[in-house]
Amino acid sequence: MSLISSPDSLKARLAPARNAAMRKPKAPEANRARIIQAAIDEFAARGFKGASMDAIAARTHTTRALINYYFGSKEKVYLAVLEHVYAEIREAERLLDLDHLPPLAAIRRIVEFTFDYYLGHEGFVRLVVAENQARGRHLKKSKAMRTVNRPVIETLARVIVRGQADGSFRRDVDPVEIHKAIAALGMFNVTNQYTFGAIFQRDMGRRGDVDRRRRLVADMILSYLSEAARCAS
Amino acid sequence: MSLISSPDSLKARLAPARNAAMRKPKAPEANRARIIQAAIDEFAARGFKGASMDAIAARTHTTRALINYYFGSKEKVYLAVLEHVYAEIREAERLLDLDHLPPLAAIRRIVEFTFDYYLGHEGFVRLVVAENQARGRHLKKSKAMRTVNRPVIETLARVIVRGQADGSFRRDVDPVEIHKAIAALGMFNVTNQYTFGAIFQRDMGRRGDVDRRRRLVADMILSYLSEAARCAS
DNA sequence: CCATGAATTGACGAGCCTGTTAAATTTAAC
DNA sequence: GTTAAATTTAACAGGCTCGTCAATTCATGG
Repeated sequence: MSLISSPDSLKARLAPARNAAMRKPKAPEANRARIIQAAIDEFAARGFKGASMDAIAARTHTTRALINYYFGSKEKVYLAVLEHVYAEIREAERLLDLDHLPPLAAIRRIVEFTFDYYLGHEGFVRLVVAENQARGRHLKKSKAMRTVNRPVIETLARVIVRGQADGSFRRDVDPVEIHKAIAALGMFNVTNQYTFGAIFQRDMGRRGDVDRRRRLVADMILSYLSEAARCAS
Repeated sequence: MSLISSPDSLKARLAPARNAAMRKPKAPEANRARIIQAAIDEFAARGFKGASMDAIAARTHTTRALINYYFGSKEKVYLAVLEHVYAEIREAERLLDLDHLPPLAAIRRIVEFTFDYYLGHEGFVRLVVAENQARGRHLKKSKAMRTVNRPVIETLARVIVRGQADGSFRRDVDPVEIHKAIAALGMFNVTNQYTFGAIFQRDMGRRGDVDRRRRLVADMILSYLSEAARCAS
């Protein structure tokens, strides 16, 4: 209470974090990680409103109250999940190492990586879709988002500039628009597989079809980028 | 009661529909239509689980009980909505009249129509997305869906064959895959505008950008279709 | 003018879900 | 040991949603 309580402020100054850090209680971090993982599955499967805190708790053998103790509310959990999955894909993209590839090969690699990442991380895709259905209401609250996805565009832009310099690519290309096209063609495969499958009787998950489609998407992006440049050479 | 009650059966034979039609009780048909419209908005805005029957009722100045009297359950309403919006886009596509256009122009017209339809019918797009998030659970129950969307592919296939015949288009093109690409590029613009806008600071609804993007999408599809055919000519 | 049956309403019960709170249990530090 | 903080549990309260059902309007045919 006293503002000049010396022992209190002394301890605080000498070891402000030590007290909290050295107390290794039970399993705070491990639990936290498991909760995030369970929440990814639950939110991806049922969307924000459809997801149940009790269901998340059940997947981790804990209780709803504990999750609230850690995160504060359902919405906070959801935000943590969003930041987690975006950080994951950013990290995966960082490892691509494209600068030593010729422009055409580099673009093909980006496209195929994106295509496969979406295919292998349906949870991530479903979260993005759910967030868009909510009109980005939650995402807006996270400042981390903006910086996280910057590098993707910069990498892509570097490749395009190289391609324009050596005559492989056309002029007047906006990297953001190309990224948008790559994401669109890759995501649609995952996001719309159910209605598409039901309407056109195609199981979009069949192995051979996936390979063909991956190639088609890359070809399409490249044929646009190369247009006018190709015939002139 | 009596199975041979002559007045009853006579009436029924002479004017079986008239009785029901002339009975203008309160507002059965008009109400039904308004309920569907309100349900489209509500389901599109909040998804299946998020939508509230009371909210739909409020939009039509009726009650939840009445909606159940008409449709039976929330799921039945949702199904009626799905069939309604799919029938609408099918009808709009039917009016395109492409067979008199040269192949290149016809494709461009298809792409731009689709692009604009999605843009102008965000409700439809959001319903498709919601249904996919539900893994097509409801759509599977509707047999009408399969036949409704057949014509789109057939029209597209005819244009492609014409283009191949006159040397404008490449060989080995699968119409379903092309339709998928067109839908993907057009839909992404609507479906992912919120996350994309939040991450890359682009308002995807701005007028000039929309025009540019519409052209880009058409160019991209056409550059793929024309590849190898173009330089050879 | 009345009886009939469709259209419409208000109220009810059951279920699920969330966030909180107070009590119980662990754990590290002293 | 004792103690106090950190964790965990169990139970509660409030809200929202859905489908149903009996009761009430109302146009129409007799």
